Amino acid sequence: MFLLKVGDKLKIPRFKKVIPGLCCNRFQLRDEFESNHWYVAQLESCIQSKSLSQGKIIHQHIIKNNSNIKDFSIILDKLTHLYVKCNEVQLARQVFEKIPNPSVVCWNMMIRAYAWNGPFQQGIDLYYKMLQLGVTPNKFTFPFILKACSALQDIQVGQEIHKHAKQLGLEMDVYVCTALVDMYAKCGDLFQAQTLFNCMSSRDIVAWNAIIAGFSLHTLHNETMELLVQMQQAGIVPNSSTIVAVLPTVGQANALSQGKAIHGYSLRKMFSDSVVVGTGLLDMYAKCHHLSYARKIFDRMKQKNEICWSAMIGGYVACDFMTNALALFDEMVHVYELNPTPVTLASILRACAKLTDLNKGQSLHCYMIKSGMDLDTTVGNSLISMYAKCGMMEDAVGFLEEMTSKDTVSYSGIMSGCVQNGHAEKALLIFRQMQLSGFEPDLATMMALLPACSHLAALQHGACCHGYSVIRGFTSESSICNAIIDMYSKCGKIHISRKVFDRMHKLDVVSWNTMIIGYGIHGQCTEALSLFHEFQVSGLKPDDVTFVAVLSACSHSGLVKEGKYWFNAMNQEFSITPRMAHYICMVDLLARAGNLDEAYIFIQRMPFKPDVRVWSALLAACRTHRNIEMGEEVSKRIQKLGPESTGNFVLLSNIYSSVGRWEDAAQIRTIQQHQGYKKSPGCSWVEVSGVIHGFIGGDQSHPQSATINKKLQELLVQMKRLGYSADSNFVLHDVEEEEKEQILLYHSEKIAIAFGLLNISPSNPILVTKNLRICVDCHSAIKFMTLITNREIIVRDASRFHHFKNGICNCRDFW
DNA sequence: ATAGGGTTAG
Repeated sequence: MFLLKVGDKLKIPRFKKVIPGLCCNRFQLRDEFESNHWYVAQLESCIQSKSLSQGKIIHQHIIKNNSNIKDFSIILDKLTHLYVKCNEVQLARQVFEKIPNPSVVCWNMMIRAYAWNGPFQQGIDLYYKMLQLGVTPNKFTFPFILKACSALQDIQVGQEIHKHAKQLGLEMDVYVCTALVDMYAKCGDLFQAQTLFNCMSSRDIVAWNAIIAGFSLHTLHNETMELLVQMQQAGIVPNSSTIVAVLPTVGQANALSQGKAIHGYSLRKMFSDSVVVGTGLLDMYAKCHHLSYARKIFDRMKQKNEICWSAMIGGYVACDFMTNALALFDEMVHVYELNPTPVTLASILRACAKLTDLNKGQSLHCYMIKSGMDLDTTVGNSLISMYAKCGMMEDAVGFLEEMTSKDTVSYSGIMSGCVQNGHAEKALLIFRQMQLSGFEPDLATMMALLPACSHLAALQHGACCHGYSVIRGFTSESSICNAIIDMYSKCGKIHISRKVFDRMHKLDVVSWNTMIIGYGIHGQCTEALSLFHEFQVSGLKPDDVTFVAVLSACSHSGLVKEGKYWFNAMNQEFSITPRMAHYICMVDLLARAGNLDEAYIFIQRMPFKPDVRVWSALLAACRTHRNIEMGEEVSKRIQKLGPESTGNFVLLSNIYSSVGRWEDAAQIRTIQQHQGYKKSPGCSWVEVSGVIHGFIGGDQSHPQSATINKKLQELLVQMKRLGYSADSNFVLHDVEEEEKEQILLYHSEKIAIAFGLLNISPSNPILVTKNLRICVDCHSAIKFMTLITNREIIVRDASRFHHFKNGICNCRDFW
């Protein structure tokens, strides 16, 4: 017959426990019929009491005794039933395979086993095998097989099975129809689900719960609540399953008062003692950012399982209460000695990522390996993101390569990590790798690719992502549209950003912020402020980022009065406490406009200790306004705090050279080198036909270098004719004018522009991106270049866009 | 009932 993987030894006397009074030696003498009968009785008893080990012993006995058994079907049928009942699906299947002609009941049983515990595809395969063998499904078959379809989100198979049910006249059976509603709802065809639901002659609570759960699952909050009302109007009283189905969408919609009402209802109906309802309520409060309520529910729960612990931990992580999350995790593991589930681990890894706590993250990685959870895709993806956020890209990539169950999210985690760590170009390479491995790009992929395009100002790649997102239907998501808006804005196409923005179905805070920021960096302060006004009447609330956007827009355009007004208003009218970022904006705003003393006083009056970036903003303005005394003073303060970036050395050095104090300038550079800070080289790049060409200062390595040089020399002659003279303030060495002119001519942005002039069709503007701020000489040179070539040149530097046209820049030389 | 990636600013 077949092999059985059982450890139990055959202990005949134990049979006595099953049917007391039955003697073994008498049993051995039984004839065929009686022995069959006896096995069946024994197995039925095991099924009832769910006794797996007893069943296995009987199973062994059957194998041993098989010469005495003629009709196996009924015995194997019972045995299958027993294994299914004891969740031993594989064993059940092995036995099932031996049944010569399984009855439809037996087929149903086996399909049900797969539909409940997976693998779901096996259930579907089994269904088709059953049809092939000529067995007709009955009304019990459909609910099971349809459940497998929903689990797999396989609407095509679901539709086919729907047809079968129709052919058999079972479509309108309450159970079958409810199962169809459930399947269509879970697979996303809510229209079909509702159509069927409306056709039902009598809708019981299960049918109502199915349609409600479907709408809730697809985060259609209003529709879900509307159905809940209709259900009650139809005289059906919501039960705990209804509540459990509704709660997630309430949380998602932040509908706190509705959530509270449901909480009250659950209390009156005594539902809230159930772990499942309790967890649902807890999660709802956490999603509404009411952690204290969530915690109260958690603390009062009589019986807790891993799921409620995970929900509470996840709530803390989502609301940025990492310390509480970590403390609760420790308590769960060490005090209550519960084993973390993959869900717990994913949440706690996210906490480590947010805290950039590499140590803790690494120890969790060890735990993952020991427990085998490193094989779980979700946990693995969280680990990748943790490593990426901690700047450990090699570890992240290393893990990805070892991963056996990687998916598109794994790749997008790596790609986002590349962008976050300043290697956007690597993200594109990883994307290629992913495609070569046979993964189809999805929404997650686009969410990683678009920011990479934004960083690189890779318009053609970005536009390609946009098109793909439209075709695949991703643009129904606000998050994708926000990423697209940002991409166009960073690629110099602010008007396209606005078009996308105007066509969006549902704007969120990020959409408004992204658009306002876009106008800000393009120097379109009027548009930024008028959009900000629209935002305020839109019904959504501006957040802290909105004010960073508004203040920096004011700063870029020198609107000191407006900036001051909004800085005060954010505190008083919007109850948003200014953070460091807001103070940086204000210092920048005041100092850039020339109010250096006011900026200095403003810093001293800050309610917390200013960081390096605050002082750097002031130092940058000291450079622009050539205030050496303050520059030196500010420099000293920065030195005390630790310069953090080379930019500050460069600024001070430039302040000295701008007034001809070459020795001082040189000395600063020497200190910089002694302290081990290398100046990050200026780098500019330009996209031509989807290929990004990068240049560093003095770069001669490009294949077209000779032509580029020729173009630059040509331009220099023409520029000088129009009155250009090299602004050598920032050339370090005290060298001859002509030599300075040549050094300046090979600044990376000029090389990139020359390359663009040679390779980009005259009807298109040239967009050059630079990693640092644009230099003063380049800024004036480019104005001349637009006059000579009659071309539009756009430069995106580290802080904003410069639109050069007809000899002027829209920043009005104020940056 | 709980979970992965991702959009804005500094």
